Amino acid sequence: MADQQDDAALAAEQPRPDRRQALVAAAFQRIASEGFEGLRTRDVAADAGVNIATLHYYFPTKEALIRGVIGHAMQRFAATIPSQGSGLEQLQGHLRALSRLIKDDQQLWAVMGELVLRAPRDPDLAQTFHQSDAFWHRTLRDLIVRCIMTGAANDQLDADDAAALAIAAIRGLSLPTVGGVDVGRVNRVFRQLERMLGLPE
Amino acid sequence: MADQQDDAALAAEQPRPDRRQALVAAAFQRIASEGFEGLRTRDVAADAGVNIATLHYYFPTKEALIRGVIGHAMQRFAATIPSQGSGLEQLQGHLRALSRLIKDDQQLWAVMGELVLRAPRDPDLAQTFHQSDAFWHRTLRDLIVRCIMTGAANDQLDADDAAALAIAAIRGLSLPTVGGVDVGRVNRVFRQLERMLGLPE
Amino acid sequence: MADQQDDAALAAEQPRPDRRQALVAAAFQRIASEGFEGLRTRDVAADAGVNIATLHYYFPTKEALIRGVIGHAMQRFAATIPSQGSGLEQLQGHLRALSRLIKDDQQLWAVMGELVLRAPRDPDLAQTFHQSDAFWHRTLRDLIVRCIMTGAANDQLDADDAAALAIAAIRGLSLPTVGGVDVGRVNRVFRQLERMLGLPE
Amino acid sequence: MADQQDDAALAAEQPRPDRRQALVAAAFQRIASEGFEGLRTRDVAADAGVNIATLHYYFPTKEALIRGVIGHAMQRFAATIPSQGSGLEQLQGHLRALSRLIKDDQQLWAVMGELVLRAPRDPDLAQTFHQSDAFWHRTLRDLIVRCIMTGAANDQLDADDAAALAIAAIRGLSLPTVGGVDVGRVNRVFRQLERMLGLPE
DNA sequence: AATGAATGAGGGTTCATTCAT
DNA sequence: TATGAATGAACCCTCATTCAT
Repeated sequence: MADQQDDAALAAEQPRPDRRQALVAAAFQRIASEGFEGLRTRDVAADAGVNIATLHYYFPTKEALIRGVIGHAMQRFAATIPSQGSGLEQLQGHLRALSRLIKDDQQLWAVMGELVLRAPRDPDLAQTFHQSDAFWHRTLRDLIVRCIMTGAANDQLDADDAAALAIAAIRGLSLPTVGGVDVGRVNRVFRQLERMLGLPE
Repeated sequence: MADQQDDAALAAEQPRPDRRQALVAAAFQRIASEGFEGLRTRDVAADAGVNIATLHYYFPTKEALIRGVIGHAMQRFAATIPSQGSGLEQLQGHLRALSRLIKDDQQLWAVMGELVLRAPRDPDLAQTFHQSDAFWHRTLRDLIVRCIMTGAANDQLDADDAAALAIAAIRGLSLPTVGGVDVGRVNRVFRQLERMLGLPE
Repeated sequence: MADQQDDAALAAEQPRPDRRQALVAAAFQRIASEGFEGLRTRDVAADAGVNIATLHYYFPTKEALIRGVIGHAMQRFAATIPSQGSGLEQLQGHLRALSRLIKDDQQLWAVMGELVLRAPRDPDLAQTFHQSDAFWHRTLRDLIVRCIMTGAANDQLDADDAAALAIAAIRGLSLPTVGGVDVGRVNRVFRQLERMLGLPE
Repeated sequence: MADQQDDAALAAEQPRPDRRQALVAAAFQRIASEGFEGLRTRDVAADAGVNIATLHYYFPTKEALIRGVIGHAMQRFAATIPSQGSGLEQLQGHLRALSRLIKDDQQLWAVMGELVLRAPRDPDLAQTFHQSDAFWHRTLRDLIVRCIMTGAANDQLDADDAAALAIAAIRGLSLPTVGGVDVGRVNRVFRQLERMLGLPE
């Protein structure tokens, strides 16, 4: 019932089927493929290979399960922001990590899209997004400023405006698309973004 | 509930109160505020002031009603693409129309967001978006090319890449946000977009 | 949806199967035989010959259905208090009506018992019982006083005490018993009650 | 949840904390406050401070637990019937013990009420009540007869009828009421009962 | 053209009970 | 002796849809 991260860490390789995590993963995939509109606790339980009552043993309500999914998604996203290296390295690292994530992990973006749409109706989630967005904007802007100061970026830029455009573009790219990501389009956008920032190739 | 004879008598000459349109409008607003997740045919019927059975008289299924909403939304969106004037005028006109639309008509964007997320699970809708996107991309690219050729835009640009970035950014901006649109952010993004394109202020 | 008494009155002999009433009747019988503990909306719907969703069409919640049953039971009980005739006639009439009701309509008493037990957990019901009890006590006491004044009852009685005892005894008799009412016991109690009051046989 | 080794060590010599009794006591109180309708084994286990599985170790089924409660309640009730002294002393003693019990131990009466209502659906319980009632009636009748014979009671009485009325009245009084027992009412009823029997004050 | 009444197929949640430890 | 985990069977309620009128 308490923090199972520790247990998992101690026990190394899947000591027992961690139901909690399995349920969150199943819900995550269901949301990615069917949306919140199509999220059924019975399906999640079935996907995780447990009885529906077991789901409620770990998550008292559907809402609680959704909270679990939100935490999971946010955590994955936060991992794309690097924290070491020069400004240029960090900026390029961040953009490339995002580019790869968009191409590799469509499920994550599908879920993030669903979360964004849900936010206006979910105060907690709205708060989470608000903070996460503000932090992302500040981080990006500061990286751009550092690049400008070291001559690694176009010194005509307004760092705030550029950060806003980059974030909007990445948000737009991350929206789920039919038949898989259009890799060409993703590359185009990131290429144009780097060019706009004046980063070295 | 009462006196419908009278109403009918009075309205005899009128072109008939278009229930269809009223129902689509009601569904549109419901989707904007509650999302597809919270769309209930009964609510739509109630908002339109008709019995639930009447809704099914005009739209045999919930899906049919949703088709109606999709058509309505797409039509409103298409109206932002201008078709007359010089390349620069059209490009600036388009961008400004979008900027205004995002700030003025949040409902439309909320619905568009819901539609985008729905597309992967709705082949028809996916097709619609695919065509609309391709058309939008071509239009934007051609306008940029014309601006470059008339010296009104930065001649270093790859028109395809720039169009892709612009579209992605607008898509990203259009996602619904909590507590209303952040006007400053929208302005920042469009300003940076115009600057990137090298358009005169 | 509005008052159906009028409709029924106008249409005389069961013009159409009054679902509302049928559902209340079915719930009443279920409570009588299974208690609140065993009251299942599905059973009630089945007994009334309708789908479970139809039950919820008439009574939005189980609680609403229970309110309907309470109203029904209270109404039946109130009918035992006569309102015309001399004090002695009314008092004897009341006691005999109760005696007959206890012997004839065990279901009513089973339901009343369930309601009494439910009252401490249902403020509305508690209020209803409180008023009904106070009214019953006053009515009975006044009847006894009138009988004493006309020489029809034992003039040594404290009317309040006698009314309290009568009510308690009737309450006790009304508790459901196994294998049908013990008619001998009921007769004994009413006989002793009349004797105590000093009423002529 | 922790340190049960220690507790066990400390309690080694003790006659063992009787879980059985604790569980019955907890169930008794739950039934008194929530009724059978609201009786949940999990709540009982929680109140007794044990795991739900532990409850089932002592009582294989909910029914078994309920049997335990029935035994407990019946035992408490039987204790009000005195067995020594003159007829008058015993009769008065019994009535006064009941009067006090009703006023002091509302929980017992709440549970008895629930049991009475349950009896028609529980053959065992019905049998128990049947025997208990018959015994009570005989005891009371015999006491009344002895009082009449010693001149301590009204010699016009039919002892059987009087006993039946007394039992019915006490049953009626014992039904749970809202906002606590109405002491005035209880006193009134017992006073009138003694007066009817012609007992000396 | 419009509606009140009715329904089948679930949807989330609860609960007594079981079982490996 | 005691428990955390797991479950099957229900339970109340919802919702898109249908049909007689």
